[in-house]
Amino acid sequence: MANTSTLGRTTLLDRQDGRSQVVAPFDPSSEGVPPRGRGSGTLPGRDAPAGHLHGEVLTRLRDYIVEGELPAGARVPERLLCERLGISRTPLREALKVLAAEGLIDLLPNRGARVRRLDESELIELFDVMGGLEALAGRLACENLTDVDFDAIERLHHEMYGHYLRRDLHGYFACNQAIHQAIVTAARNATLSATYATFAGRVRRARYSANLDADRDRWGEAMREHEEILDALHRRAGAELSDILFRHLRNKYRSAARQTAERVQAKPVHDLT
Amino acid sequence: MANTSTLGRTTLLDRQDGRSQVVAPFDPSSEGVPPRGRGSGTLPGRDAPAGHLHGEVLTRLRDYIVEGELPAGARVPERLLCERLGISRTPLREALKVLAAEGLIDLLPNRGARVRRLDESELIELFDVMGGLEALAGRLACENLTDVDFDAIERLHHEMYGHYLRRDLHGYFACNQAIHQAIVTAARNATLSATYATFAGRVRRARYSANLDADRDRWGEAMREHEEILDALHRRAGAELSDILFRHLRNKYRSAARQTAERVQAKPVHDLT
DNA sequence: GCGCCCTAAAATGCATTCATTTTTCAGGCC
DNA sequence: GGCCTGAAAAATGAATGCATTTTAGGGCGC
Repeated sequence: MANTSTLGRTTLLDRQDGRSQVVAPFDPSSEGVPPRGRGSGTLPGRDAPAGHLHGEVLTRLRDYIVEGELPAGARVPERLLCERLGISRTPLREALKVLAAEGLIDLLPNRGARVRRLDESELIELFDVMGGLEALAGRLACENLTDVDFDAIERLHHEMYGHYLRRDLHGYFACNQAIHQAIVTAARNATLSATYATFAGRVRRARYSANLDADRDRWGEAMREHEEILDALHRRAGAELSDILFRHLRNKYRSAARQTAERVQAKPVHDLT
Repeated sequence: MANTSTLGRTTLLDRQDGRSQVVAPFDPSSEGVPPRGRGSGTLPGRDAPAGHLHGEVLTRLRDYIVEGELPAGARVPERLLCERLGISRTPLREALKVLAAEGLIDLLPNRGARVRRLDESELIELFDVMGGLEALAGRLACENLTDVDFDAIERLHHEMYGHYLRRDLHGYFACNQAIHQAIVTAARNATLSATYATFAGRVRRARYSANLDADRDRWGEAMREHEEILDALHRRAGAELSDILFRHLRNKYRSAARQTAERVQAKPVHDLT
């Protein structure tokens, strides 16, 4: 699917030390998009397809942050982004306000926006909230699950088990995520789904190395937990499933944290200010 | 504490039928605030104390919506609000974007903002999410609760019981809310607290008549549930408390819905489009 | 050399202005 | 009378401009 956006798509920053740096000097004629405003004639042809600049910018910035293109802790270069995206500051600033509300950036009064740094304590908090949301999803799913829903999840489960046996980490992850998402969807609560998606975005930024290959014990444990999940789901045991899911997330975090610790021990870094 | 705000404080709308209506013709010299901009000299003395217009406007609008001053379903009159608040459209629009992200208003492209209508199905969703968050809070509280924390909650509980015996609805509600808030606080998870606060705001709009006086059975049941809550908290039984809290919220909703239904039956309305 | 003060440049907050879209409503047609 | 048409009015989205604050340098004194 092609880029249907009005906005330019370029690398923004290169340095990770918090000092923003232009990758290449600004040249509107090369990378940017002709300004839409009053001066030049706004093209009438499918210009802003999805809708309005603000929403597009919002999506784009979210991606930049989640993908790490705007590094954590870095100041968000308002001016530069405007040039890169070929827009004025107004829609950008609107998007920044929303991102701040979502918890992705901090807005310092009169001192601009900074990409929120995800320290360990906040990551714990996020994982716990995710655990709480999944626990809720599990409970609601038990109330609303159709047999068709269950069959689909069961299929995913068995497929995932196959990946587990073959030690196919990639396939395993895909199925794993699909199962969790299916449970949330089966909860049939749009508010929950939206909230879950927001937090999933915030967690995804962490890019913790859930390298199950390096943690065979955890992989087996996770698989066993998923057996329990499927079983509880089958029995429509809401409270039980709720509990399993929360602990599942907790264990997932613990494994990730353990690995992070090991990596830090092996090669100490100063990233965790 | 007085109104430390820059912004005027006036009634905005009077009609509840979705058509916004000016209460009184606009007259900057009477109700409004002198424009801050370049034209008139911006007062140097403590003008915007808390901080920046955007944040203040945001808080103010949230209040307007939660308090019902901006009725559900009504269009948000951008121009009028600007005049009333004595600001330009820029900060207002920024605030609207954030409110939309919070789920309080809908933003229709090119067609302005409307206060989100809270229909029954969404109220169910919100209650369930609140239940899930409280369930999480209970679980975490059990992990982190100090004896001092517990004692404080126990005191609140007994105070609430006193109100219950005396059929003091007001005092009961106050204690009830304080207990639930204390549990969330005891979870010691700032992310959870913030999320909880957001949803609490959204639910508060509903102003469902949780008239326990008219539902004695529920009141007794609620009190019994709170006994269980306190007991589970005392035993630090996280999973159990989690379950109780979710069901507690469910029952609370059911009671509210039952009363709403009775009221509708008594006096049918067409508000629930 | 190091820190402080002062000035210039940049960034930020908000107001204002411009271009478009939507809405309103008067007039004409059926 | 009701309904469509279309132009004027209002509302919206975004750009630009101005005032203020913050930041970056540079000169000065210690």
